Amino acid sequence: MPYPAKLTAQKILAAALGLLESGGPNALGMRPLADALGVRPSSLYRYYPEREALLGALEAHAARDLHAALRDAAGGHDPAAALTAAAHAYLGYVRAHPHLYTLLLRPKAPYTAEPGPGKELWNEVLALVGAVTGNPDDTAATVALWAYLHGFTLLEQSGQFGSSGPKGGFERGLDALMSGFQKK
Amino acid sequence: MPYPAKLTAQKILAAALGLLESGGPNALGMRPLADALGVRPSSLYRYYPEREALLGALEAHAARDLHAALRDAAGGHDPAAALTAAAHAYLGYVRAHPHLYTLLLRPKAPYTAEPGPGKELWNEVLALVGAVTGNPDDTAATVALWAYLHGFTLLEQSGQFGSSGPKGGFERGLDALMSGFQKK
DNA sequence: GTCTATACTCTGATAGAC
DNA sequence: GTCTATCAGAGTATAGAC
Repeated sequence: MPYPAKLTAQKILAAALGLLESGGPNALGMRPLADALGVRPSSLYRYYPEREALLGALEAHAARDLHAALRDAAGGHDPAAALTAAAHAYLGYVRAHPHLYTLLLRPKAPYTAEPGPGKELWNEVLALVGAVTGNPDDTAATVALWAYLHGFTLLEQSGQFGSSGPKGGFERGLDALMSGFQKK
Repeated sequence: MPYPAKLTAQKILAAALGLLESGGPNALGMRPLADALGVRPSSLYRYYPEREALLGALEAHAARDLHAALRDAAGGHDPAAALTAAAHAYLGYVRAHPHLYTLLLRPKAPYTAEPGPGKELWNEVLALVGAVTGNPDDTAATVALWAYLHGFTLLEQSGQFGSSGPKGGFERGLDALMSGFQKK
């Protein structure tokens, strides 16, 4: 009978994405996921040997997605405008997909040195920053910019700014970093 | 018989801190905590009605601790040097207490607008930044600096920099932000 | 008042029947 | 390939011993 199979790695991934985006990470359990697919929880383990594997697949999806968003935003502009546009696209992506983003940047074991799904994402930002600073492999400047974007989005999404909001803080810091990069 | 009582809110808090710092947030369960205190899990609920209350108390402790570290580092310097010293102290504190810091900045329900244990911490940074920019209530600049510090420490602790390390990225971004603040 | 005993519900995960 | 059955562990609640 099982042709085609009820389950597919992609079907599971799609259902998991739906649960994650709608109900947050707490709604993404193996049991709710199985219910959403009309299947028993243990059946999922044929495709993902543990919950972590599922999260890793979602993480890879998020990396590709964010990468595409940055690339699209930056395309066709001169270096400075491209970087600024990408920075705003980064902020917009996190606002649109807060749970996916949290998953992408969740704490990992340090010093693992494995490439990880975010490697191409990093290279994209590295190229954008390099075009502005004139150094094609400007790790320090890329780290600084990325840290700023990451921190701002996380502070915003965790409600640290309160009801008063960030009050132009994003532009203020972004301008400072950009001008610091250019004067080199 | 129970004079003095076996348990105290402070004893529980101290034991929880020990579990958190040694084994990470996953080791901080009500059962392991009870075991560490030689007590049954349900006994803890006389002092903290739920696990969240315990986490909140730890969060308040972390806020006071980090606040003190920044104040000590900044004391006795001129504005620019004080802010730089505080920024390095921030980085050092997170490296020393990664789990506590994660707890302090964990995502909260947005737009709650309640003061929260980090309020005095925020005011400290606001004052340090204000002394540099000349505007005593420079929310935008404070947001930018805080976002940078938060993002850098989180990226570092989540292993995103890999084995190559940040390569001077911290100083690079900090210098850019500082000079951006001063020229105002 | 303080702590113990017990139990209920939820989770991720595994073994083996069909 | 999916099922049933089951496990160990979590947080939490309540009743009662002392």
